Amino acid sequence: MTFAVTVDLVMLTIRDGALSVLLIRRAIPPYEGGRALPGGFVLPEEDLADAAGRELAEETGLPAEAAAAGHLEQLGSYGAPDRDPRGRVVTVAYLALVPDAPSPRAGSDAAAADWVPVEGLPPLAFDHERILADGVERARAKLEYTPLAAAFCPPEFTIAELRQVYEAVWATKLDPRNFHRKVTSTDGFVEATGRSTAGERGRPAQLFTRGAAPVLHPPLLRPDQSRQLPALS
Amino acid sequence: MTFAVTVDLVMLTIRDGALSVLLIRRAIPPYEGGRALPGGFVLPEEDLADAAGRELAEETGLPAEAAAAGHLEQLGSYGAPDRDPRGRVVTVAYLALVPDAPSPRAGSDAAAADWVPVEGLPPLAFDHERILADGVERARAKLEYTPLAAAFCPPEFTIAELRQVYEAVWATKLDPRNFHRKVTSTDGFVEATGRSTAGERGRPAQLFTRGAAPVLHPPLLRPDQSRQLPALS
DNA sequence: ATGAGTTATCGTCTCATTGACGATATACGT
DNA sequence: ACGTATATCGTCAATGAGACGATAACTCAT
Repeated sequence: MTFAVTVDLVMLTIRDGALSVLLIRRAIPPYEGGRALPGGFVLPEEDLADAAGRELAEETGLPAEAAAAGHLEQLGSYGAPDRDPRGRVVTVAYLALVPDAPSPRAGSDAAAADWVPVEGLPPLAFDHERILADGVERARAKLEYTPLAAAFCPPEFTIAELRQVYEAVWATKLDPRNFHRKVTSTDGFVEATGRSTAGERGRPAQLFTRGAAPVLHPPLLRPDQSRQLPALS
Repeated sequence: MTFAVTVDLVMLTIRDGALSVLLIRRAIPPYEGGRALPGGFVLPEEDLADAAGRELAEETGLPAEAAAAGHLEQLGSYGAPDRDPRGRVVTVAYLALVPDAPSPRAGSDAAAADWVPVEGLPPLAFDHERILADGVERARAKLEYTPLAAAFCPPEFTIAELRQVYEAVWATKLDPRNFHRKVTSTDGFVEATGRSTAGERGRPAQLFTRGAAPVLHPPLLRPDQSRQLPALS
């Protein structure tokens, strides 16, 4: 028994203060004209992570190394026998967190791609709604225990920008003062650059870069209201 | 391009106070005679999770519903082009946490299976060392944020048994008094049955069952010494 | 220039949680 | 009855989080 193997991407970014996902419009059946996650087949001599990186580079229009400036991790595999009417297809989903900078798309294929807020989504093709839901929950959980929120930010960012990432992903409000204390007092969360913003409203803010810590100790837990049940099995 | 798709199991249990994994001895090439994780091909009309559940039932010798008394979750997929010399094989790894009760195996195949402590492991076939390492780290992390430690215990257990699970998985010692306070004061972690142990050394202990909470709030964090870096991407 | 508005940053207070560890309870074996 | 072993409860100090006051350092309109 053999299977087709694809990679699908849950690409998340923050646009206009809303957590958004990149969706394409399918140009061919099945689900022609419907919305779907971007993805494609794994090449014969390609590792899964490489295939995901290649798709990410294609969608962002950036070279692979620039696309990796954000974050890319495996999310999970989906292989229900009937998930694709064309036959037995197993897809390995990857979660990508990208800064807003890359414009909606410098696409190559005919299919149009757009950033869509994850709240109030249209129906998606295949089992992509489930994959997306898993990806969003993974992102929400990861912000608690890792400094990955910075993956949504440009190379240098202010504490307020980082806070807005948390607020968008968790759909909640955080106290700017307590957030500032937490971020700056947690070792390896962010690194001060010495530079500051200028020309914006209010007092200039220090600029930071992403710190070296792979995990946060202690974690920055979501307020109870924004916490959800973890994905099933 | 088509692929063979397999599921591999990282089955963990606590034996003699040591976190242990079920390994088989391969009866056929490649890696003939070598140690490997149990696994097998996904059937033509089978979902991935069903395949994992089937393999788990086969290895434990228990019916599927009994095997699921522990915990089974998808760990990740591994698909490097050269990971299997026979050709292009993508494996979806699952992590299973099982109580010690099921004996080393009521196997059906010729291949022998044994529980082996995860410390001081023999070399494994394919990329199974990496898969196992990812599984162990997943289990360690999950004990922090979920009440899953109970999946290693029989249906009714004492706080001390639960503590020994943590101590085995994290390879650390925990203060019995603080652990008791934490477990009993965290809502939904465990439920008292009203029954107690009898006939053992020392004061009888209350028996508990697993609570309903899907996650622990706040988490039960590992002491710093036993914390590790999360798995790569 | 001056004051109002805006945002960043620092401090304070209180409460919850944790880690260290003493004290007590309730069994068993002799 | 007494020692030993384990379970369970309590106390205390340190730490971290949430609520919020106070100040600092800008921009902008007048």
